Amino acid sequence: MVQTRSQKLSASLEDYLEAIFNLAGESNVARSKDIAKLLGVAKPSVTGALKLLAKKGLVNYRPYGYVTLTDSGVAEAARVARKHNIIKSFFVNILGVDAKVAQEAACKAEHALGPAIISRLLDFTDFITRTGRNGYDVADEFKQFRKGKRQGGSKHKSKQPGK
Amino acid sequence: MVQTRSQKLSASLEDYLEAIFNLAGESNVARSKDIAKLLGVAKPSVTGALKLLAKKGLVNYRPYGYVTLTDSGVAEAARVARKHNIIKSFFVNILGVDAKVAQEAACKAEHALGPAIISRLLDFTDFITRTGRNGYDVADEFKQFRKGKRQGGSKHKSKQPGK
DNA sequence: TTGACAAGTTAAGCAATCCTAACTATATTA
DNA sequence: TAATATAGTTAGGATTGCTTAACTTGTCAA
Repeated sequence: MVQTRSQKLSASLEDYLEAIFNLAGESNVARSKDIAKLLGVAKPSVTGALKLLAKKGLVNYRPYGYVTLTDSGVAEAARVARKHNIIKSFFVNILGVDAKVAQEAACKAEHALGPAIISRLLDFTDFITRTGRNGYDVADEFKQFRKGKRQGGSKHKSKQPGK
Repeated sequence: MVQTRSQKLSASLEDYLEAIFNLAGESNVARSKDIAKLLGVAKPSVTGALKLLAKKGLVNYRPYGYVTLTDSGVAEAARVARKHNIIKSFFVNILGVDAKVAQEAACKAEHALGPAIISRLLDFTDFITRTGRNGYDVADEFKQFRKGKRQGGSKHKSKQPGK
């Protein structure tokens, strides 16, 4: 009896689902070994998680077989991955955070931020990106602001060294 | 033997520490009952957490006594609270999120975001706030952008109804 | 075809965090 | 000052998520 949307997933199970989603790619199948490696856990942890996800109707699991996502598993994973990308994009494109740092932070933050925040974060990044193409690039101005700040300057608007 | 900075605190222990910090306020003391209420846990959970925090040298704990933070407890709690406020401020002042939603999201996100992100988030909120006072208010423009979007408009810059 | 190696599973257990029920200490008030 | 209500603790247990060690399965090359 494959129940199709039992409850909210735990952060951990969301991570497994997202990992399968990302590993599967075109081939549509993921291997236990790779999931373990990607998430930095031991193999038996993956087996356990797969059984839970299967019970929730999110993955097709057969012992010793390949792992694939069900339709609702894909939907759920895509939802998580979308959150991840929105957060990461904000970190990288607006805040100017290093891609690797942004990636890791997004992995954690994606479990903490609800729809209200995510929706606004997406719109905001979008908004800043658009206006950037129309002349006033907030992200770039912010970068200059940071740079000035690092050099002990306090004025930001002026380009000559402080004072 | 009060070890003064044993390790990274778990998200849960950070929550307890922050709760004590917020409850203590001027009086400097917090009561177990209030911690439990604030965090939505049962009283024995608080007792357990206090023992752990005491072992780490972060709170002064005596059975049936009042709870106070040690110096390093205050420092650590302030660090967590600062994160919280930076995140919340960004949500409220830049993204325009409802204060209550922002409060709850910040509670979760504060455990997920490291120093690199936090530092930039603080600077960014600061930057936007400053430039807002100098004429171009990004936060306000974004609010208009959202409003326009909600009404199905696609242009944002123009104030007349779409098309 | 078989045997060896890699992949996956099972079993057992540990740590963190929470809970309820029952008990003890403190403080208030009559 | 003694009874009682409130606060706090202890004991015991559930859940989640992870681990290692040992076992099973499957595949590929000799």
